[in-house]
This record gives sequence, C-alpha cells and structure tokens, in this order.
Amino acid sequence: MKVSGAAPKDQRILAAAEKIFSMYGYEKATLDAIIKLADVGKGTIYKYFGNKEQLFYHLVVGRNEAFVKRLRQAVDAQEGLKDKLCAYFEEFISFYYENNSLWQIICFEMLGGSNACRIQKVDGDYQVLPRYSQLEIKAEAKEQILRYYSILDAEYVILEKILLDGINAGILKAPNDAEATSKYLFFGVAMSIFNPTQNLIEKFNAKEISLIIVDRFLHGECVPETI
Amino acid sequence: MKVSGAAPKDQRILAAAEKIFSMYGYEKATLDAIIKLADVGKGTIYKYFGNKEQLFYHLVVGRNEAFVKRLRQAVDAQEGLKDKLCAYFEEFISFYYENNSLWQIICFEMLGGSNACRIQKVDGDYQVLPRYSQLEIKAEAKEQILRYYSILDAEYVILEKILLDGINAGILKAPNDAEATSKYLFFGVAMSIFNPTQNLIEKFNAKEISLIIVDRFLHGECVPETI
Amino acid sequence: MKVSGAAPKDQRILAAAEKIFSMYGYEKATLDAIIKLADVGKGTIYKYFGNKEQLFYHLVVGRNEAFVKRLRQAVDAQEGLKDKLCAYFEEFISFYYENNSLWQIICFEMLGGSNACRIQKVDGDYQVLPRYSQLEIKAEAKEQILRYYSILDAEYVILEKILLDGINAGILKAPNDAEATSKYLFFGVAMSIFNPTQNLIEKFNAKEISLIIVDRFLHGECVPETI
Amino acid sequence: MKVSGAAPKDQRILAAAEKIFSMYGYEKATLDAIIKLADVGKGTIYKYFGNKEQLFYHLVVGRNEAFVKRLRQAVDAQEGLKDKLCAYFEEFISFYYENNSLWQIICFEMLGGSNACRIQKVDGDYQVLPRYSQLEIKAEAKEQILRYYSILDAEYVILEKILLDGINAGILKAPNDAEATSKYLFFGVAMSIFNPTQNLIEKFNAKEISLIIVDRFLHGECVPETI
DNA sequence: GATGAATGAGGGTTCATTCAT
DNA sequence: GATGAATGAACCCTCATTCAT
Repeated sequence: MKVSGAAPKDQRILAAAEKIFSMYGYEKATLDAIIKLADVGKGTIYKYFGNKEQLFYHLVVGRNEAFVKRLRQAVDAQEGLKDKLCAYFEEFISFYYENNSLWQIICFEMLGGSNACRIQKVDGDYQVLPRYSQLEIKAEAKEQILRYYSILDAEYVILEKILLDGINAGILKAPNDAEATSKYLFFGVAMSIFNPTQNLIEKFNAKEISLIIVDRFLHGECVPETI
Repeated sequence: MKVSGAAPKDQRILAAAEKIFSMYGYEKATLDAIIKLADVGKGTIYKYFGNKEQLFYHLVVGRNEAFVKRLRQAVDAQEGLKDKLCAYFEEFISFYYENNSLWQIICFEMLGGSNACRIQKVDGDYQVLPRYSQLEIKAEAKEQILRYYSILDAEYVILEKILLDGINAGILKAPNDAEATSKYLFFGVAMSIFNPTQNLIEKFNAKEISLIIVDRFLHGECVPETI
Repeated sequence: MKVSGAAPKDQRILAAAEKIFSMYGYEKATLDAIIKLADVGKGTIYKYFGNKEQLFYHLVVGRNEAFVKRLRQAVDAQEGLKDKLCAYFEEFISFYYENNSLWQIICFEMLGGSNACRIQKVDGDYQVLPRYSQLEIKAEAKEQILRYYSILDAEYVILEKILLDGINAGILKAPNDAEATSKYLFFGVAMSIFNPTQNLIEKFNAKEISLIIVDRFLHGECVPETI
Repeated sequence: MKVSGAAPKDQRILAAAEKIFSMYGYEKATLDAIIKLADVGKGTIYKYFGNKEQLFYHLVVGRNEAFVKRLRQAVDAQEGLKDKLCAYFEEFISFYYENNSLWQIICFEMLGGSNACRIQKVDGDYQVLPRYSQLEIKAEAKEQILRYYSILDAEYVILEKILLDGINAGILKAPNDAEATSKYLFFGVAMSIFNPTQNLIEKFNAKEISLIIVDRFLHGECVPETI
C-alpha cells in the first residue's frame, strides 16, 4: 500500500497526494491518508509544500506546465485550422483521460467551488470580482482563485488562438466570439471525458476521437441538405 | 444580513441556504452561516429538512422538477429537430443562468466530487461502480450519488431523445452516439454558462443565444466551402 | 402504534412512557418518542409531569406504592419466618419480572448512575454524602437520588424486618447483619430476574421459584453431611 | 483539579476517564470533562482510544483481564469446593470494592441499560435477541453489548465451573442449575458491594467476608434444627 | 532534516424545554 | 387547557496545523 522506496520524499508525497485527491476530492482528502500512503512524516509535507492547498497546487501546476508545452508543440507542428485542432484535441483527450479526477477538482472545487466571485479578463489582466455585494473577498482567496484559473486559462488560450486565426482567415463563421466558442468546445470535450457513459477511449484512440470531434465542430452534426 | 421577516421559517431557511451554498459550495457551507442568515435556531433546519445534505437536496430537487417540466413542455410544443433544440436551449440557458452556482455544485461536488465512483446506465438501471478497487462505497453514498445523478439525467435525457429522433430520421450524421453527443452538447453549454467570460446573456437574450448554439451544432462553425 | 383512545391524557402518557423508557433506558428515551406513542402534544407532558425526570418518577412511584402494599399484606398474612419469606418473594418475583426494565433503570441510572455520592442511613434518616471530596452535590441532585433510593428502600425494609425478627427469634445465625443480608438476598434475586439465562419463570411459576429460593437461603446449597 | 504531570498522556486520560465515568456514569460523562481533568487536547483521546465507547472499554478490559487471571489462579491454588469458593470471593470482593463504579456501569448501563435486547448463550455461542419485536438492533450495538457481556461472563464462568463440579461431586443439592445459582450468588455479592449501607469492608477484610458468604451459601442462614 | 504527538477550533447533530397561539 | 414549532446549549467527532524532539 505504501508508495515508499528509493524515491525522494517530495516525489513520494506528490504520488500519494495524486491518488488520495483523486479518490476523495480536495475537501475530503486528508493529509493523514497522504502521509500514510507516502510513508513520510506529517511535518514533511509542511516542509516541502507549506500546506494542503499548496500541495494540491504544486501537484497540479507541474503537470499543467508539461501539458501546455505539449499542447503548444503539437499545435505548432501543424499547419491549418483543422490539423491544429486535431493535434490539440489529441493531446487534450489523452491528458484529461489520464488526469480526470485531478482536473475535475480544479474545475470546480478550486474555481467554481468558491462561487462568491467571478473572474473577468480585461486586456490580459484578470480581475476577481465579488458576486455578492455584501461579501468581501480576502486578498489570499483572490490570489488562490486566480492561480487555478490560470491553469485552465493557459490550456484554452491555445485553443482560442487557433479559433481566432480561423475567424481572421475567414474560415470560421462571423460574427463569432473566439473566447465563448473555445470555452464551449473546451468544456464540452472535458465534461465528456469527466463524465463518460461508455468508455469511448477504450474503443477508439485519442486520435480517432479527436478527428470526430473536430469534424463535427467544423461541419456540424447535421447531414447536409437535410435541413 | 438577515433574511428574516414575515416569511415562514422553511422558506427563510431555503433562501438562506441557497445563498450560502452558492457562495461557498456544499462542503464549505456551514449550517451556522445558514441559520445566522435565516435568523432561525439550529434545530429548525433539522425539523424541516433532516440534515445538511437533505436541505441541499430539497433546495435543488424542487427547482429541478419545475425545470424539467418546462423543458418537456417547450420541446413538445415544437415540431422538428431544430425547433425542438432551440426550445430546449432557450429554457436551459435561462435556468442555468439563474441557478448557476447551485447546479455547479451538483455537477462537481455531489457527483464528480466523490470521484471514487462511476455511474453506469444499464438498461435504464443505474449502477454505481467503484473506480478504485481497494475502495468500498457505502450503500448510503451510492444512493446519494444516484439522487443527484438523476437530477441531471432527467434534464439531458430529453436532449438525448431529440437527438435520437434526429438520428433515426436521418438528419443527424451516422454513426452517431446520441448519449455521448447529448452530453457533449449539454455540458458544453452548461459550462459556458458556469464560466462566462463576458456575460453573453446580458447582451443577447436566451432565445438569441439558443439560436446560435443550435445553428452551430447542426451546421458547424466552419464557413461552407472553406475547408 | 398509538396508545391513544378514550383514556385520559395523563394515563396515555404514562403508558407510552413505560414502553419507551423500558425499551431505551432513561437517557436514550426521548420525549418525542413518548408523545408520538401517546398521541399528545409535547407541552402536555410538562403540564402534567413537569419534566422528563418527574415523568419517570411518577411512573415508577405509583407502581411501587401498590407493590409495597401487596408485599406488606402478603407478608402480614403469614406466620413464621419461612412462610413470610416465601410470600415476600412470590410477590417480588412477579413484580420484578413484570417491571424488569423499569426497575433496572431505578437500580442504576437513577441511583448508582450518579455514583458521585453515597447514601447513609443514620437512625432512619438518610444522608447523601459525596464520594469525591472535590465535588459538591447540588441539593436538587441529592433530593433526586434520595427519591429513588426510597423506592427500593421501601421494598427491602420489609425483607429486613422479616430477617431481623428471625435473628431475634434465634432462627437465623448470629452474628448476622439483617441489612447486609437482606440486600444480598434482595439484589441477588433481583439480578437473577434482570439477567435471566433461561426463563425460569416460564418453566416454574413464581410460587415454585420462591420456595426454592427460600429453602436455599435458609438451609444452604450444600447437601447435608458432605462438608 | 488537573491530573496532569509527568505521566504519559494516555495514562492521564485513562486516570481522568476512570474518575469522570465513575462519577457520572457512561452516558452523563462528557469527553470535555475528561480532557479538562486530564489536561490534554480533545483530539488526543481520539488518537489513543478512537472514541468515547472505546475509551471506556479500554479502561475496563485491561483491568478485567488481570482480574480474571487472579481469580483463576486463586481458585486453582485451592482444593475442594469450599476453599475454591472462598478464594474466589476473596479476590472478587477486593476487586469489586476497588472498581465499584466502573463495574456498576458495565452491569447496568452497557448491558441492561439498553434493555431492548436479551442475551442468550447457546452452546457457548452468544445471541443478542430483541426484546421488543418492533425494534431492530444494529449489528454494531449487538457487538457492543456482547463485548461487555463477555467481561462479566469471563468472571462468573469461573464460579459456575466451581459449582458445577460441586454438583457433580454430589456436594451441592440436585436438582440444581449451576448457571442460575452462580448468577444469583455472583450478583448478590456484587450488589452488596455496589450498594453498601455500612462499609463492611472497612470493618472486616475481604477474607473474613468471603468466609461468611461461603458459609451462608453452603449451609444457609438458618440455625440448624430451628426450622 | 524529519517526525508524529498533540492540539482545539469548528463541524454536524440531538433533544429537553419553552411559549405564543 | 393543549399544542407543537422553535430553540440553542451541549454533545461527539474531525483534521489542518504546529512544534518539541
């Protein structure tokens, strides 16, 4: 049951944290469960990561960086809207399938979970606004929300760019809102992975699914000439 | 800060609960905050609703029933795939915009929040399966997950039906999976509402947005003949 | 499930209280369970009995009075140590069998349960002394303990009297302590009823059992001449 | 008021728990009172003992084991019914006098306190049966009752064995029921200690009292030839 | 550096008692 | 007189965090 061994303690903690957070969600995951699995002392977590929240963030931010890098490279290696989209979603599907639980936590508990506020992007700068006037949001809370928002933002900003280029190239319908569209596409796919009815990915591989998604996105679900 | 007044206590509790749950999410919301806002004694919650979870469920299930009814009526009042879809999303957008936070909690905290399990629909019957072999899920926990799953299920089963009819009528592309497609569409739209960058709904009304969504869903985002 | 009907409310409450106290013990019994069974309002209990403790006391003191009366009459109707003892235990066994649970509650929860004190009988007067020097016992608590003590005391003072007469008549061994002996006998029999292994009373009747008890008490368990 | 000092925390908790449980009984004793007396944090109790019930059980089971061992050795060291009985009760009296309150709690609160059930020994196996048909007893509750039943059982099974040998040797009167008789004797003596009028043990020592008890048990209270 | 014993604020829940109707 | 909605103090328990070793 232990993840211990020759691996350095911080790696062991991260591995254990992934498992426990994935199994129980952020709130219900306990540090006791993590240290037991990682076979380290409780203080060690605080030495390396500061506290529970930062442990989770650390776990997630590292993965995200590598993922965003892969996304960028895959997209850059392709030419044309369609191929870029396919490349994007091939990486996307693999990653989200792999990090299903962790990314669900980001989506909600760390983002929407604190629904007391709303994020606005103004000229590339983010603002955290309170949704309920009577409630003041602490600076720390704002900072935390922004941190998780940035993670997802880094992912779909790439998609947004692809779509924006498509709009500018006259390939995508105008009037169109690249941000709204990319979010719809992004989260639609993400949720299909979070919430699978049948494990599509076990029948098809990421590339095949990606092709279908992009085809339907571009040309619609409707058989031509029927409506 | 108080919501008190002439309203009956159960109504005051429900109103306060909505606000607190919306602001903090299910786990972080405390009954103390709710009773303070509702200006009632702690026992009163237990008298009316039994416990925290049932309070939340009560809050949500009533709304859902009315919503599902409206969805059905709106869809039934229309003929043809496109009009049915438009009617569906017009209702959908209004409702999700209004119940943004609460439905996010259902989507993530009550469902995915406990990522330890996965739901499978087999012949109309639901099964809650553990995702991690070492973890046993208690019967009560299963029942709870199923309760919230049923809420969303009642909503998108209607969409699924529309799409299925579209497939059978040869209007939607085959091979197509009505369930997967409806989930993608359903959650794509839901997440766009949960996570709005610009408040689209403040610029356009639900009907207008609905039209765009359905158009793009059916005919794609791509300008014809460009790719 | 209701005990309601034509009976006056205080009778209905008493009947319900007996059942609930017997089933759950004093602490775990709730007034809610009692009023539900009695089909009366909660305030009614307070109107008739004052509070939970007085309800229990009332329930028990009434029965005890009748029981003690029967004990006295039965004993007075007989002549001689042996017959008086037999008469005593015939009544005793019937009553304790019938009021098993309620009298267990008196024995412990209302008496020994508050072990912070000890009762001393000095010249017919009772004193409640603290067992732990640092603890002060409130006057109300003292009074309550004494009330329940009196119930049992009224029962075994009759037995004590019989034994005392036996000692004085030279029938019972001296040196002998009538009080200690009566308690031993009294509680030995009581506990055998509280804690039955086999339901003796279902095989034999109260009279038969009473005969055996008295015989063994007087002449011992040992076969004569063996030791 | 504090029991703190150099003693390890679990010892301090146990010492405080004994005092508080003894003073108030199981139900009325609060963990807050225990931690205050022990001068430890609330979590410490849960670290060492799990919960309130296990704390009490732990407190009691350790003592019982030592006691039962002493009982066995004392009895085995003697030959003959009478000497075995004397040895048994000498140990018994000392122990029950010392652990008066705690063992009262076992006898009544943990066992009979929940009067909803009755224990039956069938071929050495125990069954917990509901006394009231409408009441279902949870598996956990059954297990708990059995745990405390086993404590007393271990004590009087030794006495039962002595009596059984006496019956088989023809020393004790037949027909006789070793189980019923041992319970009567056991609890009669126990209750005399629980409920002392005069502190017999302060006038006589355990050995002297034991001799009287056994003599009266074997040969009765009656002066020979008087009845 | 690493540990894990110890903490205690804070959570959900229960239930005897009150009092306006 | 009778009611039962409402209360809130008090209970058991959890777990992120600290700090002496």
